[in-house]
Amino acid sequence: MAPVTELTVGQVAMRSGVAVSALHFYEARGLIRSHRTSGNQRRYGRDVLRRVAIIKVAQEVGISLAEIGAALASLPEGRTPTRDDWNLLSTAWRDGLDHKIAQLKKLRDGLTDCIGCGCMSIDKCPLRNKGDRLSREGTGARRLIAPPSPRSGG
Amino acid sequence: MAPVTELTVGQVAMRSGVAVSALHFYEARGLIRSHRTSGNQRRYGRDVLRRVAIIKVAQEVGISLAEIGAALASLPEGRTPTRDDWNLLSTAWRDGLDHKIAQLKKLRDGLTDCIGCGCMSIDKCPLRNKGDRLSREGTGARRLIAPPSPRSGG
DNA sequence: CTACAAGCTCAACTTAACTTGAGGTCAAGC
DNA sequence: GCTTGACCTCAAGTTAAGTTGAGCTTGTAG
Repeated sequence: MAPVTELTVGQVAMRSGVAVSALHFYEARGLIRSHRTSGNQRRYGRDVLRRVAIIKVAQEVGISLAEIGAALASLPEGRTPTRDDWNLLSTAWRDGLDHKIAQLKKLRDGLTDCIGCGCMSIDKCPLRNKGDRLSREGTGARRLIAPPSPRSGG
Repeated sequence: MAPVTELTVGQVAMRSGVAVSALHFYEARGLIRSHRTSGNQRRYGRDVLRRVAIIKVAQEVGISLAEIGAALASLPEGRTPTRDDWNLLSTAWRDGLDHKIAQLKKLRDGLTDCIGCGCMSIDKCPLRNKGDRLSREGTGARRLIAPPSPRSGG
């Protein structure tokens, strides 16, 4: 194996762990790029592996391809991204992650408190206040805990 | 407004903040139930609000409707769920949330370290070791930081 | 030169989670 | 008793993120 500089789509697939079809798909969406050989086959530079890795990682934390694409679009076109380039990304995403983590914690801690009470059904619950337009429906059931039902069959 | 005991689909939609079509959809998936009036219209008991609230909350943290449905299926059929019933759910989900939070933290802390280095492209990176089958591709580029490319055009 | 694995393109299918629309019924006001 | 808005069913459309398959071309090993 000569000192390879470029990778075929199959090689990228193998090394990155994503399917060839997914790579095609990412390319169509502009998340990665390639150039073509005279025979129209894709060839990738090494940084595609980095990009794909990032795509996967970001997806695992629930970032959509659209967002990932937007972020990756900030990387330089003509050269291999530098450490600083990548760090811009990671910093941006770390903020997002911090936010997500905070949300999850809030949810986790809120669940046990909230689920058993009546607050979920109304727009007062901290868990429910995320911009649901909602209601102002007038008076209605406010604390809806059903009367302690006499459970007939367990 | 008489002491309402049952809700129409429109009322549930308004109070829960989800669309009527979504309620129909949830019902088709078995996540909520209703009975029908003589005129074939849906009527909901109060606990549907609780259920819908839970569905939304769970979705926000990335639990699929299928999973939510499975969890909700553990609630009693014939009676209004008790606090204990709900607590079983919340406990189960709290475990899931704890896991998710841990994952996110790992990712967050790993991002800055990993993104700038070469490890992502290989199966050694902690971020990439999540059961990607992958590679053993033989020798290849192991630390792929491209040579400091002479950047031609900004 | 000839296989045959890898690639290529393009279209269609898949799953999740809904929304939108068509065509028809129910309920409440006047 | 008619009009209007809320409902009903069922089918098809939508977005995300890919996968699968058909039909055709490349490239490499023998």
